[in-house]
Amino acid sequence: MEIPKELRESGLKATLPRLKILELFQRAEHSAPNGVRHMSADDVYRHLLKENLEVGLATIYRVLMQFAEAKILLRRQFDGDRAVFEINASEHHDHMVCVSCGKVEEFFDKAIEERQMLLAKQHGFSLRDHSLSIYGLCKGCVKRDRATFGAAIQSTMPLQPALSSPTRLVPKSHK
Amino acid sequence: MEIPKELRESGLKATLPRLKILELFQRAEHSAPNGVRHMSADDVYRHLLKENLEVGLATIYRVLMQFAEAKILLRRQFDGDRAVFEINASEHHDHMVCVSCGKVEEFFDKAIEERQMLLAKQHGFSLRDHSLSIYGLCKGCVKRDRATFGAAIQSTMPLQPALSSPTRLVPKSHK
DNA sequence: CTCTCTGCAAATGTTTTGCAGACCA
DNA sequence: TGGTCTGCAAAACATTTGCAGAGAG
Repeated sequence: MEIPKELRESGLKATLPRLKILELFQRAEHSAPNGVRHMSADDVYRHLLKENLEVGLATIYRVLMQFAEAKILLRRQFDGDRAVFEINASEHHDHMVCVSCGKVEEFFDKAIEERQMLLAKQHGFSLRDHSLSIYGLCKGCVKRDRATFGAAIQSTMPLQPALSSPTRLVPKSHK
Repeated sequence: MEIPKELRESGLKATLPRLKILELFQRAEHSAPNGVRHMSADDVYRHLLKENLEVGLATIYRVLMQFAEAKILLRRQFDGDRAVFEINASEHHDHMVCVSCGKVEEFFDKAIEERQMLLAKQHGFSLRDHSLSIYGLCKGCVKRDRATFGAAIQSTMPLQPALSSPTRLVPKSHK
């Protein structure tokens, strides 16, 4: 018993890159409190680098794709951001993404799930998947924003923010 | 009264590209039964070409971005697909996307909306936006698939589809 | 020993940007 | 006329692919 069953069952050969990438996501699942469960190809690349393992980005993309096909990982894409992956271990859930710090929280709501199935049926859709993401400021960022800009908002800021400062729904990147 | 109020109110100058792009989306809103409300930058480019107006793609991207900032258009991004825009005229709604033909249907569900607000509050999130997309086969594609592959599925296809044929959640592109 | 992987570099597709000239108010 | 736009070409990204050599079983 050396080779993880995820790999054995997928028919993929147990190579160093694949073992390390799988391990990385599994470690994230257990140790991380939150947010680190979700990693982009580049995140994976840099994590492995930190552990002195240089794997080509192309390989990482290929492995992530294969893992997603084998249902070992789940691929997510928050709004305009690049794809992130998370290990397919916990129950199905949706996401709440902080537009300021990029933190990702997970949630599950039975009522919403049921409504979705009902709605799909009503529209004659054969439901395959769905993705629900809620964007906003997380607890910490709300607090920080109020502390920093609280007074300013009341006094100097226009009600309708200027058109000139483009506001992304999701920050460009959280490296 | 020549210049559309959307442009006047946004502070953007009334230039030919902007007028035509706005008109294009407004026309799509009224005439189209469904699906054509949503257009990518490239869709817009080709539509204008068909009307003998060649606008640089860069300009189209810029205009779409400005319109989205001005809330004239809404920017959507279905899974791994490129961004599409729709006019911000109707009520808030979510989307049901056919993974086979790319058709987009809209829906609104009060119960889901309310659950989302509640969930955001419970997590301490200051809700800014959300996006819910349901992916599946639309009525027409379900029918077509059954007609074409119905028998084959029962007899020759493995229960667990082969790993070698990558299945995209959303078709790469619907040009 | 064979078929599967990997790394590299180059290609891809979408979106963004710098800049010089054209255009609206 | 002045600041705002546009078009072009080039850059920027994230992602994918072709190919030759390395590695797993």
